[in-house]
Amino acid sequence: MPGPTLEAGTTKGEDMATTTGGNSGTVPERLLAAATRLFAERGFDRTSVQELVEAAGVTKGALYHYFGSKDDLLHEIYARLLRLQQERLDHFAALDAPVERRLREAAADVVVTTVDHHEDALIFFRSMHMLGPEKSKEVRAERRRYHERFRGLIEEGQAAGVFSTATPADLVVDYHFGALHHLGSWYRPDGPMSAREVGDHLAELLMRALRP
Amino acid sequence: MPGPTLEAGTTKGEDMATTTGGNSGTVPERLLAAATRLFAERGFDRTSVQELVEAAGVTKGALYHYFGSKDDLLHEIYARLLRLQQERLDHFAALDAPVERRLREAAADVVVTTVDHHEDALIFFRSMHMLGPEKSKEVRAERRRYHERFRGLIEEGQAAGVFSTATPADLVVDYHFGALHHLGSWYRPDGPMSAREVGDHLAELLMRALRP
DNA sequence: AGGGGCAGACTAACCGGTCGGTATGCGGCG
DNA sequence: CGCCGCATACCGACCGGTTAGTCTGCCCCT
Repeated sequence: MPGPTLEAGTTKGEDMATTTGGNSGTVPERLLAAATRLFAERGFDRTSVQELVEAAGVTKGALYHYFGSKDDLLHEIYARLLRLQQERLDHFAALDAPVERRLREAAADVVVTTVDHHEDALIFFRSMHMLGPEKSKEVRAERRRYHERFRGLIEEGQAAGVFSTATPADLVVDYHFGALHHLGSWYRPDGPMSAREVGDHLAELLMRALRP
Repeated sequence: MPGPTLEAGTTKGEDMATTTGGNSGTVPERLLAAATRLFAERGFDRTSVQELVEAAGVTKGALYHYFGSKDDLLHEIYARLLRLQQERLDHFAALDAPVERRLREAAADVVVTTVDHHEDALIFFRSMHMLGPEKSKEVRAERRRYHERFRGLIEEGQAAGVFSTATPADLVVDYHFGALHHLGSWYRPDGPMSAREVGDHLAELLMRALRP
């Protein structure tokens, strides 16, 4: 099980622009991009490896050279999104500002990044349970850390008396994340609202619900 | 395309208790029950028709006698849940009470029924997109009616001045339904909270978010 | 001249769905 | 009353097509 070699490719960089006639970027990148698009479009199980490699402009040999299995691709998509969101949450949580603002900005930001990567998010919520048990546990653990970090902000505000304690912080987090989860089902990038607007609205709802 | 004959069985009724050695109930009921369990457990695509019929104690012939396709089973599971929820929402919306109470009770109730039928709900949210285009449109239309009914309650309250208009009613509905959607991912019936408690909490969050 | 990076034919296991066949019960007819 | 004819309920072998994953080997770069 070789694990994905994301940073691979031509060691020097891409000296040639669009290479083979497929797309641009290194082969693992192209595979990942094609997988993201197809998994979001038709679902994991309904995307055959053959379709996948054709979309990426390579063959199965290339795929199994860089990835251990089809599941591996899925896992890598998750890991990428989780890394990004964890990073951003850490950033907002560490700001030097009152809890209310830190929470509000974090809540709005996670909406924006979810919208910006709506394909990844869709895959995440729809196909997470299709991972093997070990990888699934790994993802869930990572997800839990994120959840706890977020909950920490709410508990901090509750302890400081600026948030209501009427509802357990856990539930509030799940409430907000539920909206995220659902987002991919109704939000259309070409709709009337920008990602930022939706984020602000949802953050506003969260803050209102927490008002003492 | 014969359509499911749900009310079938021995014309007279079940004069013998547990019949063949499989389970109880008529054959279509058993198939539906097995499908619900397996689809929720492994997902639609990962449940083979063979496994399904074995779990129901019949053979493929029986399945295709009552249902037109595997998709038909999925569709029937959706229709069952949608019918139930629509019914209950209609009930609460028609109550003779102030909007605030009607909305709160409807919001809490939909949580309870979602929890009570968490397998159906899980299937609904995870596998809806796997339906063929015609059936998918049908389900979505039904779902939309539900959504609009719910939104109507909020708009009524906004017009009456008892709910805030800071957030568009549409978004509020999606926010609440998002939580429902997500529910199946974290709620465990054997956990510390009863369905009723969760429902009350989530309804409370909704009402607080709508407070002017 | 050796090895990484890939191509592409191949395989064994399934898949959903079909179809001819059988068992059982019932209504009507002689 | 007996029996025929047919409909319903179900069985299970079978089919064409698809699947994830493997393997051998070529090609080019170093």
